Amino acid sequence: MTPARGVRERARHETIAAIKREARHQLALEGAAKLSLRAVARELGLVSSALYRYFPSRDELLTALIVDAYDAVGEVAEARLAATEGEHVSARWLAVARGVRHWAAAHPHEYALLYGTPVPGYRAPQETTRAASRIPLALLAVVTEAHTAGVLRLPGPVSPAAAREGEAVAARLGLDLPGDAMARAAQAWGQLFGLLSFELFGQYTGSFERSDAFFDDAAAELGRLVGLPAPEGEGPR
Amino acid sequence: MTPARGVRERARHETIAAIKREARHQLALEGAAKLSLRAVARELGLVSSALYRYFPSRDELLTALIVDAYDAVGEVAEARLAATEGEHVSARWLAVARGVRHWAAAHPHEYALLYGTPVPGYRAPQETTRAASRIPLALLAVVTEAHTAGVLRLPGPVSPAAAREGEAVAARLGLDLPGDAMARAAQAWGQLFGLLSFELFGQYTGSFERSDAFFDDAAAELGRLVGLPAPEGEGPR
DNA sequence: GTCTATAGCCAGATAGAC
DNA sequence: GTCTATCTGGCTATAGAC
Repeated sequence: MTPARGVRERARHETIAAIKREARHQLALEGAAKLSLRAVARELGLVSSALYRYFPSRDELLTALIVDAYDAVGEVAEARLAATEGEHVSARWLAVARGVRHWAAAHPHEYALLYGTPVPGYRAPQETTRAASRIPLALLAVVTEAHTAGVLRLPGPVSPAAAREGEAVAARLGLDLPGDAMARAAQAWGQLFGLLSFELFGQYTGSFERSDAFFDDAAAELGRLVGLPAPEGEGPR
Repeated sequence: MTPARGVRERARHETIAAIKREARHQLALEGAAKLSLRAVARELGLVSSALYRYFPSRDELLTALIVDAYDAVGEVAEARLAATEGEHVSARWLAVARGVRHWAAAHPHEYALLYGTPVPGYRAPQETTRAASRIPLALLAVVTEAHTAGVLRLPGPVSPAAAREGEAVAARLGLDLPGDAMARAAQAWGQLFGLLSFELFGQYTGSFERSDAFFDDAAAELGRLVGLPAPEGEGPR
């Protein structure tokens, strides 16, 4: 790679970064459904056709934003995991949950892009799934750790049909996790994001909005739902 | 009301119904953010300005769709309550949850309008809250019934801060429900819709999508989270 | 890599005829 | 209550000059 090439490559990546930055801004203003290359170009002082050198279509730009956002929140989750290595599994679970909520609160429009209404007419390409799976894999890492340590205890039986489906999913993911635990973990994953969506999308407006206590309490209880032991200092119940 | 007036009023209501029907169709095609009076008019064989006799703006049409959808799913929930009067509280809880899921699966775009990403630039007027509260009130009716019968037993303690917030909310709603139970019920409400959103918005694609067993199992466990007794036939645990 | 120009669309909202 | 006409703006995408 010649120096000249390196410079050009760098300039190109900086332009791409600027486009995505402005596109994220547009996301907040108009929403993903109305994301327009023209508006982005206008704000950047460019003409719309110039952007086609960087993104061949609006949908490709959207895909880049989605992958970036999944990676950003996934990195937060993984960082929380790394920062709590060796701690009690329940503490790790809560740390991941809080990390996701913290990111979501700071980036509500990107959260909506990932977990809100799908953009009509847009089909997420296969390449988004790797980034999307980082959060569930982080949560499953905690559950698997508890299972491997022999301390995973589901608070109640899972229906046989759901456990069977969980078994298939765990096998496909290559996880050493019983089907019932896998099913409960998937439920807890969806339920966790239900709390976030309600908070961010306004369903809790006027009642439990923006309450750390409310969320932490729910997230901790979800940890118990998936079979994690009670945190240290709390007796069994 | 003269007969002539009655006829005109009826024609007006039929036109309004046709507009809303077509608008719901547009919702499915383009999404709420792009709902356009022009497209609705075009499909109805009208010119766009004609619609302004019925809805003064795009947002008013959106509000009507939102209220209608909240009422539709609220009616389903209340019908499930009415149909299970006298049955075990856990069965009633599950019946309401299943009813909501059934409606959501049949009307995914209206579900998205209510529980998905808020429409950018649209502010829901106060009048939507009455209809929006029908679902949580139906769920709370089950929990309150159990509490009144003296059979409500939370599976674990709620954090004091969350319980305090729950107490305030219960007081505001005029419900005879302890703060900790109110908090758990609100959590379960959000968690229930988290399962639905994940299912409808595609997060479960490839794993637990469209699984009755998975949802029923989760919904039943949520009933236990809010303190409902185990269904008849199952022993205590 | 950015520009102008263009084709072919779309929208919300209002004025005024009938 | 519906129409035509209009204003004012928006969009994706491409062709071809520089």
